[in-house]
This record gives sequence, C-alpha cells and structure tokens, in this order.
Amino acid sequence: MLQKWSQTLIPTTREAPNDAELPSHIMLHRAGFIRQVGAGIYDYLPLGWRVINKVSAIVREEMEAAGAAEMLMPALEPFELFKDTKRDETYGDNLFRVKDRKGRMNALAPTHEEVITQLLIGAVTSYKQLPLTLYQIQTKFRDEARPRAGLLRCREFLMKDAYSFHFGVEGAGGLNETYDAMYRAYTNIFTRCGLDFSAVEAESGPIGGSASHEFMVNCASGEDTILKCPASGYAANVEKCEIGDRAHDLGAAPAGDLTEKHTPGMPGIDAVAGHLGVSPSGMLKTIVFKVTGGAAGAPSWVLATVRGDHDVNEGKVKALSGCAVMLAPEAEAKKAGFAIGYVSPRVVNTIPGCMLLIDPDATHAGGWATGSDRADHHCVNFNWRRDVGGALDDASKVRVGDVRNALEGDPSPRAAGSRLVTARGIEVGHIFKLGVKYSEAMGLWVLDEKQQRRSVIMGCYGIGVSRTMAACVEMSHDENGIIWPAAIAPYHVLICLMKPDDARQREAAGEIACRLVGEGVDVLLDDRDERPGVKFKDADLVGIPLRITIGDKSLEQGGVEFKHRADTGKARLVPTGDVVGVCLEGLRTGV
RNA sequence: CGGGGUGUAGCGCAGCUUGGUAGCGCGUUUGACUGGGGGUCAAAAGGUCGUGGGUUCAAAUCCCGCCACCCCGACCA
Repeated sequence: MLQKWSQTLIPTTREAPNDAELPSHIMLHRAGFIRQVGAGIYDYLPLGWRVINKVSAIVREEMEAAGAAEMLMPALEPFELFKDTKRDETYGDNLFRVKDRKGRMNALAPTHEEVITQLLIGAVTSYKQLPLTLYQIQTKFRDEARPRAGLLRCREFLMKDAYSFHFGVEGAGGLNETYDAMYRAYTNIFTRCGLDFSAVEAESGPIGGSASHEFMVNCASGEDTILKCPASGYAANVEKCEIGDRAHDLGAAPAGDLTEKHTPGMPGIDAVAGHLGVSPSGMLKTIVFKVTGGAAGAPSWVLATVRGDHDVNEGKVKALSGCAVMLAPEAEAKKAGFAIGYVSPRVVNTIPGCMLLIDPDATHAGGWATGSDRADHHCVNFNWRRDVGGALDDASKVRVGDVRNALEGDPSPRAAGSRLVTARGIEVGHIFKLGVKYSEAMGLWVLDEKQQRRSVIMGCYGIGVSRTMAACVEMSHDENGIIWPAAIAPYHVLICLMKPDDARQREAAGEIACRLVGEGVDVLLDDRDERPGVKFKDADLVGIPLRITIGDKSLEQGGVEFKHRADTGKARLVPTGDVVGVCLEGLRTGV
C-alpha cells in the first residue's frame, strides 16, 4: 500500500520525554510510534500499530499453519471465574479488579485460562473432539507493582495466547505433539520477524521436567539472565538453569575455634564481610523458607545454605526439599526463633522441624564466617562436621545439592568440561504444559472410549506482541534511530521527495510508488514541504529499511538515490527504471 | 510495598535559596530569504506554575495534605 506522510500522524520529536530511559522507549516515542497515556499505558500511533499488525499477521499465519483456530475472548470477566482456580489469591494484586455499578467485582483478564476452560466445559465432551488448539490476539491487563521500561513492562499490553486441549500427553494428538508444534511455530515466528533470539528452558509448569520454554530476544539490556553451554547447546533461564556436578565434602577439619564477633546492624553479606575482613565467598548465607501446606511428617521450615556470593534459587529449594515453600515472613520466622539476618546452619539442631539444604559450593573449606543465630553477631571458623555434627548424616534433616542460581563459569549440566556463559534477553514468548491444573479445578473432562471421565490435558502458549515491537527496537537501532527488519517494518520503502511541489519529482515519485505497490511493497511517501535535513533525520529515526531519495541532483543524472537504512554510507544512484527491482532485491535478501 | 527523585507552554529546561508583572531553547503560526543531513531574519500564538488547603497586603517561590509520573529494590502464571 501507499501512504502519504502528510495524510497520517507521525509526530517525530527532537527530544524524548525525560521519563524515557531505554532506547526502545526513547526511539519509539521520538519516531512517533507510541505515546504514553499513564503508567504502563500507551497509545499505538499509526506507525506503531502497523508494526503490531505486521507481527500479528506473522503470528496468525504460523498459528494457523500449526493447526490453531483464532477466536476472541473478553478482557472483562466476572471475578468469580477466578475463584475455582484460586488465582484470585495466587495472582494477588497483579489482577486488575473493577467494581461495576451493581457492586459486583470483575477482573480485567491477565490471561484467559479460566475463560477458555469455562467455554470448553459443555462445548467439548468427547475424546473424539480432541486435540484442539485455540488462540487469540488480545489486550491483557496486569496491575504491575511497578510498570517500567516503556513497552517492555506495561499494565495494558497486547498478547497472543493459545490454549491446547488433549486426551493424552504422549503420541498422536497428545500434549507433547502440540507443544513441539508450537515450539516450531514460535521459532518460525521470531525468525520471520527478523529477531535475534534464543529458546531457553524456563521454570517449569506444574507438570515438571523440561516442560517450559521461553523465547528471548538477545539483547544486553534485557531483564532476564540466561545461561548457555557452548558445547551442548543447552540454554536456560537463570531461574531454571541446572549446574553440572560439583564436588562436595562436609568433612574438612576445623581451621580454628568457633569465635563469635559483634557485627551490629549488619544483616547483609557485604557489610559483614567488610567488617570481618573476609571475602563474601568465605561466608555462608542461610535463607529461611516456610513450608506451605505441608503434609504430616513434612518439615515446617526449609533452610538453604549457599556461599555468601551466591544466590539461593527458590525453585531448586522446592525440588531438593520436595516441599512447597515460600520465603519465610520475617515476623513469623523470628517468632519461631530464627535470628533473621544472622542465621547459621546450626539451627537445624536447635529449632524443631527444620530441613537444611546445603549447596555443594558451601561445603568445602575449613573456616567459614556465618551468622551466630543471635542478632548483631556473626561467627568465624565455622566447621560443618564439628558445628553441625550428626545431623549431616541424616537425609531427612540435611541434604546436599544444587540450590543456587547458576553463574557464568559454572560447569555445564550437559557437557562435561564445558562451562556456562551468561547472556541477557527480553522474554517475548513462553510456552508450557499446564497439565490438568485448570481442567481439574474447573471440571473440564471428556468421556473416553470406555465412557470414563478423564480430565482434559492442557497446554498454553503466549507471545507478547507489543513487547516484541519494543524488543526489536532494543535489539536493532543506532544513534540516529530505529532499524526495522523488513518483515515487521511499518513500511518497506520510504520515498523521500525533496521538492514535493516540483512536478517532475512528483511524477517520478508517483510512478515508482505505483510500481512498488503493484509488487506488494508497502510505501511511505514523505511529501512534506520540509527541508532535506529534516526529512533525512526523520527517515533515519523512523527506520524504514529502504530509502529512495528523489531530487533534482539525481534526476538530472537519470536516476534516483537508493539506500539501506542499515548502511552507514552514502546513497547510490540507481536508474529510475531499475529502482523497483533494486528494492525488491533488497527486501528479498533481508536488511 | 520500602527507598530516592520529578511535576512551570507540545518537548527539554531556568526561575524557588532571599515571596513582588511568567522566562529561555526547540517546536508551532505568519511573512521574507532559502533549499541535499533538524537553515537565517522578522513578527506572533501558546501557561488554572500537578492539585487542595494554609501563612501573607502579595505565593511558581514558604508550610501541610493529596495526586501523578520516573528510577532502585521487593514482586513478576
């Protein structure tokens, strides 16, 4: 299609609002793609909306190709819908609540598992109707505690969400088959969008195993940390990343007498380490978790001890302990006797109902510095065997295993001798296996061939469409503006008309535009009566992949100027008759 | 939710300490000169100084409350 600049709204600005800090936020604002309406709420202006629609179109094609059918569910839902799955509680304050005129509570949907599960109850009753995959592209709402980073973390945003329904997990028509199909579809989508991305293992859903993958746009400013093994190709979010085998030894001999030191007002590792004159890697950090909904015989508390320079990973604590846990509320933990901020592993012997998890890296060496189980005190020369004793040999009380976040340089879990490397990413897609979490909570079942009720097995698959636009800018820009991949650029070609009131130039532009449109190319014609400098600055800012400049200079030489946005050099002269072909070639080879 | 910061013209900012007619740059409008990387000159339009209260003869400025927005942290199926 052809769009005249003068007939749309592209409010470019020299300066971005002071609030904008990230390149994507600054550029999208300055180039006239978005405007902020409130915290985490944005207008999508004509250029921004075109990018969103280009992404959406690719998403639709790949979803349909993967056998999913599009539909649309409401953003506004009765609050009761969230009761069965308890997400009114578990989603907590992130769930937008709206009271209507009759005083009823409603929710603005953060995602649509409940709505679609409700829909399927009654609509699908036989195993013969499965598998089934439905999707929508819809506005989602999350009452984020802190919206930030422009389009990357919004309270209202555009998301593609798909849900699949199955009779089984394995085999034809099973969850795994659709999951794999979605994995391929996502790979196709982000590849076609022209993004540099990684698929990584993510914190798994209720089914466990490697049942979840995130698709991350590779970008140094990304919010998420991912780790990769160069040898095996293993890649995972830091929340999930396993660590290869590490030696451990709880038997080292004491290095000296356990000595208590006064460390007033220093619950943090760095302050204590400085005060005691030891490095954080010579300290032990013990984090207290409360066991939630523990069965009979389960511990009440799970303690995780890691080296002072390491971070405890809650998911790994759950896995190693076999308990559902949450970070212990400070008041509750203090009441139970924990000197929060000054806890040592010795409490496993003094406070009833404790299970202690020890990271392998926290086992070696003789004299550790650690808390003293008394406020404002730490001790030095802690020794596992001497100071914890027999409990170390009781697997119901003490377990050694991976409970910390992986770090650059850690051994790979998939290739002996290989070390993990870190990278940053922006999450734009997430797929995972839900299992029967929603179907059992809400009563979605079908009859099998023996007329037995079977809960439907579900998967769900999301793509942040508006976030993808921002992530792309984050990944692809220079100091002058955005550099769009052709596939999701608002237009493919920008025709820069130097003198819009010059008949010869106007005719040339019209003819080229017409032929490009005939080839299915989207053309933006800058027909504004502006100085060349302004037009070129705006052209770079907006970032259309190809630029044709039409002015007296080139016309007199029988051609027009052609330039890739990504090229830093000067434009080259192309005969007027050839420029359409050159553009098509440029779009074909990618930009 | 804890800590920090900012609200003055469309955008970026000064003015506030020490109360006394609302300022600057960019942008916008009009005209002229220009015409290949945000040009020059001239004239002009545009502001309940976030909001409510208080102090005062007088408040953008001092005091109190509230709201909005941003950053760090916590949080993020």
